[in-house]
Amino acid sequence: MDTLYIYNTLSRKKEKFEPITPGFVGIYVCGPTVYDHSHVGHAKSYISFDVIVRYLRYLGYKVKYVQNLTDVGHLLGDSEEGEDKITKKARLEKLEPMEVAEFYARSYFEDMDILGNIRPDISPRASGHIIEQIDMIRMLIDKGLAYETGGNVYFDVRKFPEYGKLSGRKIEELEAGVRVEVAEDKKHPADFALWKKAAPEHLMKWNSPWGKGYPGWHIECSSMSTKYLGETFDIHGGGLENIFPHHECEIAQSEGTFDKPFVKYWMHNNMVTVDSVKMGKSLKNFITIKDAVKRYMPLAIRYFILMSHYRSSLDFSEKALDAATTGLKKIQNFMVRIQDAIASVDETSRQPILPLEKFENNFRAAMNDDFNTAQALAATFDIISEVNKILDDKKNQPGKSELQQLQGVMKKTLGDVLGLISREHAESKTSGEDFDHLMDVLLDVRSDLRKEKNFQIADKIRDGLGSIGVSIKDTPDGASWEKE
RNA sequence: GGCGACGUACCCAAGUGGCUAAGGGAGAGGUCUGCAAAACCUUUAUGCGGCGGUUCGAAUCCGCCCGUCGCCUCCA
Repeated sequence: MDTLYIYNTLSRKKEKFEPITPGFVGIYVCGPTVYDHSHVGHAKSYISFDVIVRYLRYLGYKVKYVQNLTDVGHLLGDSEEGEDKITKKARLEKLEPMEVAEFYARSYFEDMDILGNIRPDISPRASGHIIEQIDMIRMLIDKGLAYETGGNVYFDVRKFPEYGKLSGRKIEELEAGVRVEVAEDKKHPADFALWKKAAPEHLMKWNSPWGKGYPGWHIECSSMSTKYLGETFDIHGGGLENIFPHHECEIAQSEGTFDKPFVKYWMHNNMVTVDSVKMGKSLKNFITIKDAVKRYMPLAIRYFILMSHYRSSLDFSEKALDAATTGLKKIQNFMVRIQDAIASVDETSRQPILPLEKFENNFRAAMNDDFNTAQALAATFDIISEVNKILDDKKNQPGKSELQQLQGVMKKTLGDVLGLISREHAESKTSGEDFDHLMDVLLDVRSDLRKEKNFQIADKIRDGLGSIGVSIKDTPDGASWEKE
């Protein structure tokens, strides 16, 4: 098995990846708060981790991928009495809070599906794990790491000396420059809520040993990740804005509860920017995935995101997406060309002439270096160029079996790992046998017309097909077609 | 104020001590072609924000400066 290196936020270094249990990987990624449609920024995060999971599977690991859905809502703004996000949305839309959460959870899955992400193995909802969260809070209180005061429960950061080890912050320094009004019932300004007392008008609330309330901002991830992956697991991922306070607090809660390391490798993706400023809800500079896919091919968005490293920020622009679209088409054209070549080449045992091994080595080397998808794509374009060159040179053609081998390699790397080959391009371009036969007849007629130099009618057929999304390419070996 | 990043060609973006600084897009010229598309060939950074330093050797390490951004409040 190859040696994989992963950048660990905890050590701020690339580390050799060695799972806790050989052959198995447990990974938890912070999922969305389902109160609005996802935007391109979310796409970067979830596509990055999707590819990470896919690559781990490609390497042969049995991966359990857990990603939560936050559907209990959390405080808005700095007021203690503030409505939570989901309740606010529910009021604005005149819906049950759970209806809002359900609607946007479905929207989220739709978006991820269309972008080609494989669904997590478990998508636990915070609302379905209130009991587990209460249990964990109770343990923290019993161990003296948390305290209850008037229906609120806070984590006592001074009881957890390692608080700050992920984000490099120090408890003493957190006091200075805090932008938020400090709740008066906290023992220390940096103490964070495990359980919040609900105001009477608060809609999402549950019974607990401390009265009616709702869980704090960070406890769901601690309890759900450890429930499904164990008290120590391999990888925890999320956006880098979650390093502090979210992940720092998760560590405090989990390690405080179980007295053992929480996570071996912390991974954080960088953000999508627009004119170099973070794409986000508050700035209103976001574009939803639903809007983006109306404009660009979903896989072009995926390709755009994979063109940069997951730890780099990526600037969103029309120009960049147009470039990505053209780049993706180059890949798709190539897959069609291989398919056509396989169909037309006779079976002969020829010497292998395609640089397959070199490509797979380069691809793996790139991915093994902290999932460098940009470099993996560069390796992909190298082989595309080389193979195109070989196919252009009619004197020395690869045999059928080698072409099939090439197709297999591309499906594994570009397809299974990067998720950039749509089903049509993976198998064949067909969308049904009837359609194929129809196209055969049509192209045969058009070929006759061209032989008779009746270009006017021939072009009319091509234009007509083009308008319904079928593009025709005339090659020396006959016409080839492709459905968008 | 504290913590942390980043600045590579017209655009996007890899590369973090040593062959001629990946790859994609765009532009220009060419091959092929009825045209179109695709593909191929040639071409576009003696230089990687600036100035010093370390080194036989730096885009890559160190220092200072300039610029941009993120986190410190829910946030992918």
